[in-house]
Amino acid sequence: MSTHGHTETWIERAEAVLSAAGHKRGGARRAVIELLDSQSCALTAVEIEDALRTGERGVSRASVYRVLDELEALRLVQRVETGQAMVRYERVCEQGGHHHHLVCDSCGLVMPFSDEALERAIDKLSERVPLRVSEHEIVLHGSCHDCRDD
Amino acid sequence: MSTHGHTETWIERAEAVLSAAGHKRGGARRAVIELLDSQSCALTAVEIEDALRTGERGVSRASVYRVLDELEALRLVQRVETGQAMVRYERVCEQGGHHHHLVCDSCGLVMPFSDEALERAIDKLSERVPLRVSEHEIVLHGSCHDCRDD
DNA sequence: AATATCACAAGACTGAGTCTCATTCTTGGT
DNA sequence: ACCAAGAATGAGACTCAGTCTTGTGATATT
Ligand SMILES: [Zn+2]
Ligand SMILES: [Zn+2]
Ligand SMILES: [Zn+2]
Ligand SMILES: [Zn+2]
Repeated sequence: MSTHGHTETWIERAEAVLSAAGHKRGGARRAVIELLDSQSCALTAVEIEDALRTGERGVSRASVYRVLDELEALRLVQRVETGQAMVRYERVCEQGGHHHHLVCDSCGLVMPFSDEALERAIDKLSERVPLRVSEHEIVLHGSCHDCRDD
Repeated sequence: MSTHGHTETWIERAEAVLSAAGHKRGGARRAVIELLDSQSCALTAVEIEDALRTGERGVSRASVYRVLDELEALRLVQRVETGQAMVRYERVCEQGGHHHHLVCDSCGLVMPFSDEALERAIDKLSERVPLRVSEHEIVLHGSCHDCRDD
């Protein structure tokens, strides 16, 4: 009944990485992790706080930010800078989940997209540049279908 | 002695665009424009406010933000989201000045770079995507040469 | 010069994000 | 099962980049 990791979920990987990093368990972190796992794209810290307060397990603001920082440091979640007021966070999936974002500057809509040529360009570029590139997150701005006309 | 625009500086273009958009002149806007023109890469609003206060012409905080918003709306300046606390702004040059940014997450260093393959990938991509793409600004994160080792 | 309108300064205000510290929970050892 | 060390958490004060308001000064047009 055991596996060798190929079917490991993000939650399982997160728990394992946290444990290996010396963290104990806790209800607040668990609640944040479960919420992030249920989302396919990015949430703001305030959205997370509100969703959790409304839901089963409320989590204080300090804990939301602390947990997000811990998860980011362990590369389990990634910041998404949409240029809107608040930073967004989403889980980092190893198999296939990698994507970037389109942001409508009129209505604030955030959409994921992925592009193989773009990934190749970034990979090549990363080798020639005076920086050891860790993560990359591309955000393209424009007007969505509903907001055409300025 | 007159030209047909090929040697138009960014300041000249900014004044022309502002005038065409119905703006009157003013000392605060002029001071912000001159400071931005003297920089080749991005500044934060607070850096702009401080530089102007120290320099010849102080400009109030409200004016700095208002002018930056006006210039951004007219595509004369561009936001740069470095993922640091503050948003940065830089002038948009038409001939050759186009570049993106590398950010060292350890020390905060911001470096410009440009890459032709990346530009091509983004141009192609922009056609297939459910968004009319206006501007693009890529930020790659990592560790700079002085900060290698985590 | 008078008028209308925009540009500006000063500062109060907002709210996302940070920090502190007392309390509660985990966990490994007894 | 019990205990102690140390991690996790909650509550709220605090910071400060960015916004908003309002009264004053500059500009262009007639
Ligand atoms: Zn996403
Ligand atoms: Zn839209
Ligand atoms: Zn730049
Ligand atoms: Zn560095």
